[in-house]
Amino acid sequence: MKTRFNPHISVDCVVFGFDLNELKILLINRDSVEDVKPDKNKIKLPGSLIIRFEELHQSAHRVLQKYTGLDNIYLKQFGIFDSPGRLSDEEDVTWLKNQTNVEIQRVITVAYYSLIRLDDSKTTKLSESFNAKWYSATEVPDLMFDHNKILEEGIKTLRNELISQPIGFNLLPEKFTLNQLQQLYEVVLGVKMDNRNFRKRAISLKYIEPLNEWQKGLSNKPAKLHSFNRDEYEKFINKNTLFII
Amino acid sequence: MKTRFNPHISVDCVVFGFDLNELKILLINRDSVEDVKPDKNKIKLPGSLIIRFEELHQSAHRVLQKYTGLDNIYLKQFGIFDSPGRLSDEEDVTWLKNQTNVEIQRVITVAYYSLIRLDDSKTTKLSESFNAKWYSATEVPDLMFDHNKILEEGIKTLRNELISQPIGFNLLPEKFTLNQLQQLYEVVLGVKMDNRNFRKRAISLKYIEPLNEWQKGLSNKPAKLHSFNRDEYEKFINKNTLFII
DNA sequence: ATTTATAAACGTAAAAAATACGTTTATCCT
DNA sequence: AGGATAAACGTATTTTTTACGTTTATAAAT
Repeated sequence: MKTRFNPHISVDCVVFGFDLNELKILLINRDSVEDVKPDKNKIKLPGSLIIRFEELHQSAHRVLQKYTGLDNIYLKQFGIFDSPGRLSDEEDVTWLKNQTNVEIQRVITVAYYSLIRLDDSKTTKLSESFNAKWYSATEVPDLMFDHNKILEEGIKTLRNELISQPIGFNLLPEKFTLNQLQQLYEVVLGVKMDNRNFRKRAISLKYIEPLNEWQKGLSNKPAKLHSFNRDEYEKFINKNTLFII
Repeated sequence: MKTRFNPHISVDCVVFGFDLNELKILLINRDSVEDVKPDKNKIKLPGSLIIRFEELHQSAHRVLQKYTGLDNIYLKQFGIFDSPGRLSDEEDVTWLKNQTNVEIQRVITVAYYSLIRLDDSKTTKLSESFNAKWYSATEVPDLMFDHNKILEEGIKTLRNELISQPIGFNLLPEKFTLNQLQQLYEVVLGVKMDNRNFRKRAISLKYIEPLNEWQKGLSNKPAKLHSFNRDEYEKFINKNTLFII
């Protein structure tokens, strides 16, 4: 049984979306299979076995393209899940075999997280034929395989990297307000921050660039828009090595 | 040709040693093979194909045990090297086949770095039958496969984690002096630091615990010994979330 | 017993960054 | 004109970081 898949290695993606209010996670409803008992979890992370000779990051991009229709989105490898018993559920393995037409023994999965700014257009573009849906990050159901564990690690990684790397901008519109930026930090980290001090810090950072543009069409004072300047960030990070012994 | 090895996945270890003066790296001289041309690199990172149903971290520990005789040393996964062409050198692949008795197609390797405090006893315990030797981190020869790249990534990772996590203590004796600690940072990061300010910062950290013991047998003023207190570190890190937008 | 070599230990003033905290301002809608 | 809504702003205090030279403890040599 020889297919285009490499039956030993897969990728799974923890896809984060942010709609300026809430952190969301993309999950796939498993295509219904005859022998699925009604009480079984049928929901999983987007993922795939890798294709022979495909690089892992290509596999991950392929998966994202398949479910979201999106190219060029932020993707970062964050872990490997390799427990020999991770595909213990026989029925799930059967499902996987049927899906891929490959004899499954041990599968090691490489986990990626990805970041998507959700505006209305993207929220609706999800591939419905694959039952891809956004879930609130705070209300995640039981998932197949070890996907709850992968998701949990993904969230930990997101939080760690959000406070040490300029990745948050991938979850915001290109032009964002300082309060939107603060909201992102508060939602993802689950904390409250002092608005005046947050603004002060943000304004002091050259790589958060104020534009001569303001929000429009609101029924209240419109906020100034800002954008992330990567060149300035590079300068900044080369001068500042933060440091804990 | 069925062996105990899983021929699709390997581990490679970047093993760092610190002797209070210099950062060292453990490399293996490839066992001489008949058909190796004299100008060929025969040096590589310690590594191995994984054994069927072995967890990856077990594989890495097995490799370290094999070459250093050491158990219980700090090991951390830091990357995956998956380029389909990474085993391009035919001769090297032949060598690998001979070593493992496994037909080699595409091999993905999972990279670990590990930290070893070098005192005289450990420096001499290296498994000589496998030609394991310590090299200065600043004078690394050309290595097989993509091992120079893996090593380079390993050093980057070490530097990043040294300034954000309490891993340096794995490279120092259990009881160390503040100047030894400073030396570690200076050597690994390649920078000079102000001694008075370094001491002040170190002394202010509760998790760097001063002992009532001093160095002995020196011909100069003996330094106070300190040890790392993990419990205090956990308290510290739970209170202090350092933060860059 | 004194000197010498070596590395450890120490303190302070100035600058920069972080924190705590309430009021005013711009826009749209009625 | 008034009301609702969210944006924008400043200052005093505390904490942290930085820059910078001298004294002290030990063993070895004389």
